[in-house]
Amino acid sequence: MPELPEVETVRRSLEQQLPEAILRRVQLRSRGLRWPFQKDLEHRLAGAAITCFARRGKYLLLHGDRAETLIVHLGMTGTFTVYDGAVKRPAAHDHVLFVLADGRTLVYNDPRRFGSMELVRTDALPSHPVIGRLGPEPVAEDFDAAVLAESLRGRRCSIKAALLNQHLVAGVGNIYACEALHRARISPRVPAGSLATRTGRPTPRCRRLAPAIKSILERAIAAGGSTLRDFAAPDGAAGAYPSSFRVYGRDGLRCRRNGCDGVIRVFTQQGRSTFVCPRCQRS
DNA sequence: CCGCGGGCCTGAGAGC
DNA sequence: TGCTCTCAGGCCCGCG
Repeated sequence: MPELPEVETVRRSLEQQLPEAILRRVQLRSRGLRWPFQKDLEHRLAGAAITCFARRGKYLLLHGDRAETLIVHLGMTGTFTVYDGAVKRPAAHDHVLFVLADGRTLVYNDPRRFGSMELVRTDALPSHPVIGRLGPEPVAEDFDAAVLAESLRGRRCSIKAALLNQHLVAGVGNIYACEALHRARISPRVPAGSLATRTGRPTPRCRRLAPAIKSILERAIAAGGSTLRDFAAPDGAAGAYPSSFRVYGRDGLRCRRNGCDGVIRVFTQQGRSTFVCPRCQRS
């Protein structure tokens, strides 16, 4: 479910709803998510205050006092929900209950358990094996064609696969990779390295793609993300961005680009569905 | 190191 | 109604 815009939507909602969250206690209700929970997680979080809700790529970073940070990944089906008062009867797949000092409860639910939670020392984040190796942040001020070109240089995989590689660009998933490539009029099949640089300058396609990625992600954030089935913000709001999809999930429908009468097609790359307009994404 | 395919889980929806 | 099959926004791991 959650790509960068959905994670950012969750981050903003948590920041707004829990500006001064103090964790009275934390209750784990299963053995773990993608991996078993750290043995001392409940103990280390009890009594901690969350001082800042941050994000890196698709990862939420809950910075606490005590110089520790909870790294959270929502996997495919992870959601946070803020409940008023105590949760007496947790629902199916409610794996973590954060009981807050003000009496409310923040609940992490994840049916497929592809998500993850790890508590680390905050000063160790830059050298974390996953966080430390993430590619550039595509919605950052300084993300541009030159930065993207550097990520793509020498890559022999397709541009679609490159966009899904979190080491090259952090936060883009299957939906927004398809949408960004369509916006930039680039075929998902072209070799990533061929977009990088020519005579020392980012190629025209690269100069279209970098702003296209940023634009798509920013528009999706503004819409509260994309709810396909089960995504919702912690306040329960669904994401409205699917009404803006130009290719994703539109197999057999008309291309939505002005003046293009192509028909959207779907095919498989690296085991993932790629949606493309063969007419306006030719090279 | 790189690229690819399988695997991890559960639930929804389609087809019979 | 109920069964089986396929597929889904994610990432990790092992293989060549």
